[in-house]
Amino acid sequence: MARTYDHNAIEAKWRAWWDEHGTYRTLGPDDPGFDASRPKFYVLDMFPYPSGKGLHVGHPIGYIATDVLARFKRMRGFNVLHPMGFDAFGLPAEQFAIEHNIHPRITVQQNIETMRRQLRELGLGYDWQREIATIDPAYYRWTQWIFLQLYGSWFDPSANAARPIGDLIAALERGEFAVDETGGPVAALEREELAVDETGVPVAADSEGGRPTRVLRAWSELDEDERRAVIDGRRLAYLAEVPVNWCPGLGTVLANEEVTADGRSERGNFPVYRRPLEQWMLRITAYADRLIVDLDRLEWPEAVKSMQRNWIGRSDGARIRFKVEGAEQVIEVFTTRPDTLFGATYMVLAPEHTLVDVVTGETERAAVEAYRAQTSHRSDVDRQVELKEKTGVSTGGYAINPATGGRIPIWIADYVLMGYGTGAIMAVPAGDHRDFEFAIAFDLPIVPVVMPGDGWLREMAERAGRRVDLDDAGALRADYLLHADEYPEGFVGEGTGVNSANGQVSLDGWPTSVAKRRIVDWLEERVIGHTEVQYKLRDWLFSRQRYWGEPFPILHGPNGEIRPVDEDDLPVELPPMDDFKPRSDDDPDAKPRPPLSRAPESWRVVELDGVRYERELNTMPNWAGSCWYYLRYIDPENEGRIAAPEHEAYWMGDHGVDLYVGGVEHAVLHLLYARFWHKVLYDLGHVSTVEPFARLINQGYIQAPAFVDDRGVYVPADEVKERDGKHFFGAVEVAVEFGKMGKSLKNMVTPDAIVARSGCDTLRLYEMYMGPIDQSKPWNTRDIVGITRFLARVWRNVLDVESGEAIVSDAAPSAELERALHLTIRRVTEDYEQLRFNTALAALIELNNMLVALDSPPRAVIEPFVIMLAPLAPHMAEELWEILGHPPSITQQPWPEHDPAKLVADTLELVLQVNGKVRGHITVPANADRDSVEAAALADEGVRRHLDGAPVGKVIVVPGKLVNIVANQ
RNA sequence: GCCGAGGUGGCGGAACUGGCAGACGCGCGCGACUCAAACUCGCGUGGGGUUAUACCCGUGUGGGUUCGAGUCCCACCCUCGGCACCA
Repeated sequence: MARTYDHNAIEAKWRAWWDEHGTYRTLGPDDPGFDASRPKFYVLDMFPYPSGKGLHVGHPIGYIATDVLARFKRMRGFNVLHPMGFDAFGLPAEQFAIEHNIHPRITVQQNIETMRRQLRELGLGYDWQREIATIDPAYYRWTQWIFLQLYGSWFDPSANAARPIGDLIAALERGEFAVDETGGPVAALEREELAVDETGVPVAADSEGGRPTRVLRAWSELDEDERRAVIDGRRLAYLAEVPVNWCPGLGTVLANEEVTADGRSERGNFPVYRRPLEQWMLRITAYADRLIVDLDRLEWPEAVKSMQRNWIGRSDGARIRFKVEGAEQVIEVFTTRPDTLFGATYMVLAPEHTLVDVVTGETERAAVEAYRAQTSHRSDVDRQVELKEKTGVSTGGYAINPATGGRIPIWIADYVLMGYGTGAIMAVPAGDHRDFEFAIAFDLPIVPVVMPGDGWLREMAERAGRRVDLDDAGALRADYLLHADEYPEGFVGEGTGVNSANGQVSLDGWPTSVAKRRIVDWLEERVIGHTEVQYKLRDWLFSRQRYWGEPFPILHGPNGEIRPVDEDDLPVELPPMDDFKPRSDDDPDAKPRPPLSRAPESWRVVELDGVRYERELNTMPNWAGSCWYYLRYIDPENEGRIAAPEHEAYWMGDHGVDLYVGGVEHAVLHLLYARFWHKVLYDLGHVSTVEPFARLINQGYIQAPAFVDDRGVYVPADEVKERDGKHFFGAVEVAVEFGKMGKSLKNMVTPDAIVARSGCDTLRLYEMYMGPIDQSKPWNTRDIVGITRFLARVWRNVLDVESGEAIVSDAAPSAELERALHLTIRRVTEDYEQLRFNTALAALIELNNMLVALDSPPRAVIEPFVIMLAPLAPHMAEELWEILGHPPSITQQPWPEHDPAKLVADTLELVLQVNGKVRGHITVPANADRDSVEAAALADEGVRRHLDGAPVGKVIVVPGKLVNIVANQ
């Protein structure tokens, strides 16, 4: 019976078989049949959000890669956890529902079903019994539970970790330790009383010498509301009125991470406005340091690590206090270059700074008010356009430079941002480009205080005819230091201090690193400054005025008190509502109106202990569910906790998920948030690893040609015809561009179409063959035929298409073929291990090409070949395995091992070089010694011709590789 | 401007710790099969040069180290991605 390679029938057959036999079921530690002796491998895909109608061929490239690896690892004897689920809450899913005017509950279900079907048709071997969806109440019950953990904890800086909030309360009540102005507890203080300042922040009692005075009150003097304010101000989840990103177009506020650089929403591209609103915040800033430091232990792409470092934005510097002339107040600044303090010739306050009114003089008041009004109405976009031109006005006030004692003018300018540092700077025009531009624009003095490096300084000093010498401490002596006029534009980098001495401290001649230490020591002695670390990272804005998200497990009492929902009452289910749409608005001053405010009163109002509570009406952002989903796969049906500890410990092991594959677009969103939550859970003892994802790979984008007409509008790529090298859409000639495949460029190719025509194994192989997994590469449907031909040759190598019978022989393979097999096993194994699927497949193609020449390929080669092909082409491999006479399934077959003894050949071909250029080849016995190899090389005709009688100098013999003869000229 | 990744045939891409540049695939050329085409199979395919050898050039550019450089070092150019008045 004729038996051609019918991919559709074969793929359908094996998918059904796998389903029926539970081939991809993953057993956990307490399942019967679980083999605890095997090592674990947890390989995870970033789960998709079911927002659209389906996938294009760019989406599954990461899924295929992890699937190949999962199959490979399974055959290598690992217990493999390779799950899939759906990130179904949040803006993407909700926007899709709004656009189609169907309830998200319905569209999400439809989209999940479509995607599940598409994923199945790609032959992806997930354990669907572990599938999760973030919208499932049994799932988001635990999302809410984690929120309660955050609410119920505070960050203890002395432990550098989160602890239950009860610990803090107890300690405060016992008076065991105080809390400083940043919220951190300080060691028990004997003399100083525990007290709280006017903003409710507990502080240590004032010390002598210049620290700003505070109103101090003891903990015991506080009433209940005040105490609650203090405690709530320390929680990892807290309510605060802060300037937020309000997006009326989406009807919600957004996290910083969700706003683009030009001040628009990442979703939908609506304008975003800054305005103060009371919102739930998560104290991710407490973890800024650990989030940076622990990056070093992760095997992640450098790009992602540097994006996270950049986003967290650690700066080491100093805080310095400047006295304001004629006023009580001081201006505090943060600087990374305290060593340039002597060059601070003016100060700048952000226009919103609270001290602007204090320092502004009567004559300047009108101008200052006008400037403040002007900047407050300017959007971020406008400010960016004017980036290059510095603007600002003088306040008329003066401050005292603590190092020089000089009077320096105070200005306001919008190049100083209220949101970073203290909202005020000391301006050193000679040491900072921005200050320099500002000083030039407003004719402010420029005093150079740093010169480029020792070497430069010596050179200039010598040219000026001055003596150059080092003193005992290695500092250049002051008597030959250069004058400002020799380097009038200043110097921004690190170098050597100049013009920086006041009789008490001198930075002159010191390199920047030392100068920083010296000046900070001096400042600290006088209590006018100290070292400080600043971060760009802000706390995470966690409320959304949207319907389609997890409700907060929070109740608000009649007097504004907050009451967390009892753990046993979770989940707080999202109430069914037909009118789920957000109230969007064009008016930036419109009020947010959360859809849950229209929920029935029976949901909104809860009576407990005779008190009437209102539920929190905001919902969580879409990142909430994805912050911990990798933990739920481990034990998805556990009703008592997020995962049983023994399951969690087994699958997370000592470093977490072994491999995580997904798009680079989550570099500072999901990946940062998930690390933060994980660390909180770690601190509280709920997980056993410090980091969630040990290794990360970002799959590259698939690019495809896109076509634009002369109006600049993209036309559907699949309707464009090519004639004579030109492209036409109908009768219109269109231009070709190359870009990321997707809806916006109208250049999508769907996997369904490729699967129907060529088969899913072919698609899998092609996507893996295109190039390295982490590289973006162009899609080219035309190239698929190469894979089709390969699989057809494999098929014909195993069986006779006419009879349908296997044609393999039981004879031993030739020595050459056997050697090729073992080389291939080694290459393929290493390549799979390193996720180099393109070169693994190239090796398989090479071996197969050798087999094509044989009438009846040996079983001893074919069988390991089919096993090695199985991770890439599981359906065909199953079919061939059956034809070869084995019962299914090939997925459980042990992986072949290469035999190093079989790799050794009897003879070796060596390259002959003369002066490094290839001039011939010789074949020598593998065990030939150096002398005989050298003699054979010198006897070679090509070598002799090129030596041309010249005397032989050195002869380099690289064993097994080459002989290079160096001729003396 | 700063940070990160990367520049190799007509195209996608190979090349272990420095050791025959271009594996494998597409495309292309020639041939076989065919009435013909497609499929399939065989041979060839970096550029120059030669009937064919020989030989010369060649991994973004310019230097350097080395017996030998795509690979290491220095300087620069370009592309892609991220950040961007962060003090």
